This record gives sequence, structure tokens and C-alpha cells, in this order.
Amino acid sequence: MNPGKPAKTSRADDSASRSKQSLRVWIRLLHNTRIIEKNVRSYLANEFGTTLPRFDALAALDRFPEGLTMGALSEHLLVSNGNVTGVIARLQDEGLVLRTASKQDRRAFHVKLTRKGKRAFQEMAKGHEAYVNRMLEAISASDLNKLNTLLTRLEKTVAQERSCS
Amino acid sequence: MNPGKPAKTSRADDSASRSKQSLRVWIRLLHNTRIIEKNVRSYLANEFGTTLPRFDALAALDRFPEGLTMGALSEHLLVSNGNVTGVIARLQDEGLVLRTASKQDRRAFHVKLTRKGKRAFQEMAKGHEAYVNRMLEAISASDLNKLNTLLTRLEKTVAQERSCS
DNA sequence: TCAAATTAGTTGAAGCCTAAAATATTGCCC
DNA sequence: GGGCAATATTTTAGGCTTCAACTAATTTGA
Repeated sequence: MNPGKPAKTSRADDSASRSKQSLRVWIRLLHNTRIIEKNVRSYLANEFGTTLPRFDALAALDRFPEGLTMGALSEHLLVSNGNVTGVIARLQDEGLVLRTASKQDRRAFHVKLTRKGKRAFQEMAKGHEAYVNRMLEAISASDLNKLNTLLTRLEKTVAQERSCS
Repeated sequence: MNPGKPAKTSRADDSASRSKQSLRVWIRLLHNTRIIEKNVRSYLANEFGTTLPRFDALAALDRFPEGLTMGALSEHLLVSNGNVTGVIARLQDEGLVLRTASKQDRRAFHVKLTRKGKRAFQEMAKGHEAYVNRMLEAISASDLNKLNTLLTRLEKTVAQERSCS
């Protein structure tokens, strides 16, 4: 039926379905992330009495033993400057990080883990990894590898167009 | 070298690397989602002066023309009851939703889109879909399909263990 | 029927988050 | 050196988010 035309799709259909497919992937990505994130937040709250933003901040600081400025920290965490102020203030109250004024630049601060902060993070990180692995237990290693590859690829293309509206 | 043993990995190594791989996938998932989500939030704010939570609520209501109770809405959106109260209050102030007391159950409310709300959502949804597609432009259709498959599979396994700590 | 348990929803306190304005300091350029 | 733009950070106002406590209505079950 309808010879001379593509059987079921025109070029316009293609671009519409492409757009639908992009949307589907984004919705799934968001949904998966929200479910896992919810679980991780509960885990951190129940097991260690802490929050995901604080855990993230500790993780970033753990990767830079020499310390980070507030600004550098906010870039690593993908959050605003003002946000970091609050999170670090609370971590300082808990004695997990140390905020010292920079000698070179009196506007800036260096934030570092305290010894207590290092110890606390090590323990949390171990539990966190085990918990995540338990959640993803049912996924095959092969699927995990594929996901890793595809998400890495996605990250590269998405990370670039940060500014486009 | 070292005959009689597996070349490079023991069983303990396997399980350690599996756990690391799970963690990597989760971190990538989270990172990708945060970057895209940031962009979507900016887009909705700049283009329509609205927020992602409000857009999500409108989207949920659009799928149920007969309306939803506050509780049903909170389940669809994966957020707490109290949260929905605030978001719907703001949407009501904007004239996009209508909240009517239920006849059958005087504790409950039915929330529906107003005509204005329907129109506003249609326009936002169109722009949103195009924007997301533009962001994922550089990903091949084949990768998109693979991602969709894998994320669907992931969603199924993760959605089950909602309660485990 | 009536008291107890459950369910629907709101409120309040606390934390996370952003954008924009304010502060303070630095660096540059004339 | 003095002024001015840029930079590092905090503050503020407003919205999102949760949990726990609360109110009100419904259901259950003796």
C-alpha cells in the first residue's frame, strides 16, 4: 500500500519520534535518579544522621587533602556559592571541616577535613558504596558496564552546553 | 606467571570491582541528572517564569483530566504530602489549578487544571520537549534507544526495594 | 453505637537551593 | 597612587523539601 512513499514514517515523523525518544530518556533518567537518591538520603540519615549535600561536600574535600576554597567547592558540587556557605557552616559546627582564612588572598577561605571529618567520611563512604551496590544488585555486570559507557558519553555532550538557553 | 590462580583477579577482587562499578554508575547517573536538571530549571524559569516542581505537578494533572487528590498527586510526584500542599497553593494563586472539596470524603480535595492551566501546560510541554531534544541532540538514536532500554530495566529493579534500609 | 485506629491534609521547624544585592579585597591601568 | 573592574564570599528573600506534630473526617470492630 502507498508505494513510492516510505512505508510508515515521513521525515517529519522521524524528527517527532526522535524528540519523543529524547524526552523519554530524560524522564527515565530523572525518575531513576530520584528513586535512588531518596533511598540514599534515607540511608545517610538513618545510618549516620547526615544528609546528601553534606556527604557530597565531604567527598569533594576528601579528594583534595590540601583543601579547597569555597568557590572551588561550589564548582565541584554544581551548587551556588551561597549554598556552600550554609553547608560548610553546618559541617564546621559538627567539627568535620576546618575553615581557615587564606594568607595570599584575604577574601578567600581554605576548607579542609579535620581528622574527625576524614574518619567520619571513610566510614560513611564504605557504607554508602555497599548500600548502592546492594540497590543495584539485580543489574547484570554487563548492563552496568553498558550503562557506564553510555552515561559517560552523555555526560560529555551535556556538560558542554551548560550555557545555552 | 602464577599458574593455578586466575591471572589477575580473585573472587574478592571481583566483588570489590563490582561494587566500585555500581558506585561509578550511580555517580554518573546523579551527575548527568543534575546537569540536565539545572538546565531545564533555568529554561523553565527564563522562558515561562515557572519551576520544575510546578511543571511536574501540571504534567501529572494533565495526565488525569478528572483530577487527582493531594495524596495521589504526592505519590505520582514522589514527594511528601506537605510538599504538595505548598506547590498546589502557589499554582492555585497563579490560577492554573482548581482545588475543590470532595463530596464523598470531606477530608479530601480534588485538584484539576483550569482552562488557563491546560493551555499554559501545553505550551510549556512543547517548549520543554524541544529543549530537552536540543540538549541531547549530539547523542545517536541508537545510544538513545540503548539508554532507554537499560534505564527501563534499572527502574524496574530499583523501584521494588523502596523500603530497605 | 461509640471509642480506637486509620487516613487526608495542613502546619511548623529545619535544611537545601537559587538569584540578586551587598561587602571586602585584589588587580589593573593611567 | 587613585579609581575601577573583577573576584571571593556572605547575606537576603523566596521557593522546595522533609519529618513530625497536628486537625479533621472516616472506618473498624466490639
